[in-house]
Amino acid sequence: MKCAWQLNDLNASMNLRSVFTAEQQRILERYYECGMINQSKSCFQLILQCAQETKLDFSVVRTWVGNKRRKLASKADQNGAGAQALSHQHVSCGSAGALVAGSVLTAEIAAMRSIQRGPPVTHLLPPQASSSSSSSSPLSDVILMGIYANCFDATVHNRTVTKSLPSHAEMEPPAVQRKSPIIPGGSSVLKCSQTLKPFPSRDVIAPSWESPASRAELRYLLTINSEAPQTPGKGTGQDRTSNTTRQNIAAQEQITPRQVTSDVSAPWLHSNSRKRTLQDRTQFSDRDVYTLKRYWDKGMTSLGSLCKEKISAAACELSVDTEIIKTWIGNRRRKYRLMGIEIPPPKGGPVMFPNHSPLILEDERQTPELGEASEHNDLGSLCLSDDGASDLYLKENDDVNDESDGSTPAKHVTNLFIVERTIFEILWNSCLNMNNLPPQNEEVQFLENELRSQKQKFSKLKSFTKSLLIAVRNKDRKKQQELLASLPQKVNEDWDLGLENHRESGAEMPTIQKESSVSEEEEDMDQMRL
DNA sequence: CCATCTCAATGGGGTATGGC
DNA sequence: GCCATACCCCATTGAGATGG
Repeated sequence: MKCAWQLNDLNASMNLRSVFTAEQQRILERYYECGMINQSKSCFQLILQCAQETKLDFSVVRTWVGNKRRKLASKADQNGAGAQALSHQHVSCGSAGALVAGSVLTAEIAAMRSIQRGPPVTHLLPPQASSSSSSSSPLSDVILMGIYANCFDATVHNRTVTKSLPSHAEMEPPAVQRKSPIIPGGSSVLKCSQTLKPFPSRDVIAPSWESPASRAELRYLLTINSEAPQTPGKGTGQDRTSNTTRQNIAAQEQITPRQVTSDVSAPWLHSNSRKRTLQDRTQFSDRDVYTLKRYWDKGMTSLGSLCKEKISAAACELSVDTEIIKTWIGNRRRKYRLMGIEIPPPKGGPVMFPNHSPLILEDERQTPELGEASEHNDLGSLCLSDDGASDLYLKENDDVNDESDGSTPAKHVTNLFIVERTIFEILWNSCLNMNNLPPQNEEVQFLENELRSQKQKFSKLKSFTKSLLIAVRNKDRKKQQELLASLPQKVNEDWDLGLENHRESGAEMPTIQKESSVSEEEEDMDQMRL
């Protein structure tokens, strides 16, 4: 493989594209013809296998698939064939698959089905999975049966297993000996699933071991199998499954395979909908989101290679696929744009946290979302909480922000005010929430710790801001400099960074101005004190 | 029960960039 | 210059949550 970013990782920047060898191209084409025709989860396994075979990165293969689709679509448009080109892929694949289905369904699969599943039209899929009307093909049953059976058996599987995409070998049903690669021939389960589907796109149920959320559910299944029965209520935050999903799974737990009957008519053969199984959707816990936001604040704001390390680290920390992280970033970017908040520039290199455990919030440690509050963009991150109050507050302060240069001390003072007020809101909301929660679970402890930390930081910031305001009002530059020198470490760093950026841009060391806005802020401050 | 909202997931368009 | 790759942006879908 000729990947520039691999040859020169240090200089890795955007758009260092791969150049596929003829062999890689051939393999890619082959996989495309065999069903790797979209970027959805339904093709994850194929993409993964293709990536393994071509020794390319998963995302590279995935991107190639997307571009390939576009290329074919544009060609089809030019030929006036419309969507026939793409559908031809489907149909040809599907019809061929239908023709070979009988032969592909090998004796070993049939044997596995009969051994593991009993009646041929029953399966172990969760009811919600079959609700998509797409998961009920007998073939899917074979696949999923194997997965679930394997998972129930895999006592060593836990959260750590999911840190990377599990290879198909790991999840392989013992009864099936898949040959790799499966595309050129051989009787693999995957080939069955792909070739049998006339529309192997959105509506096709993916081999579920590829879905991160499915893996989360599998983890849960493992948990409830290996441990004493748990109430499927509020989780510890380790799982990415929603309560509802857990309940569904728990309910499914009680359903024997014979109780769920699949739809023999296989509606996915006709459906063109994009309906997915419930477990497709990743559910981030509060702690996961908190972690993601920390990475975001550290510059994980781009999907490109610049943030590759951070994305990988975040994926590793949360035990999800990097694609999930990328999707989260993409959606967050969109959210920022919709709200008119400037997206922080991406920062390369690995992310460094003083302490990786979100449960331990030390005094010196930067407050989540606040640590880089003096950076112009992190303000948005800070205020982009999911509650409307903070967002509203951000809008209210737009005017103030617009008046500032972006790197002047006045801007920083403004930011500090906003930070202060937001902290106050957080504290207030936390207090409100705390009063309603029994102090017995992990999340409450987490909130307590965070509250304590926020209180301390709030107190420090408050006194600092007050002193700084006085100095600004008195135009006491010496005092200002003293105060800036005594800034808390993290804030100080950001301050220096801001000044440094300012110097780099050729600007002179700014003096604090904007007294009018400052006095307005002081009034706000007074109001807040009241 | 229904309407509404949030957000993960997905595909497609536009385009910058690098290799040939 | 052309083409392939990579990235960003956007619209859309649909599951789940929530409120009336």
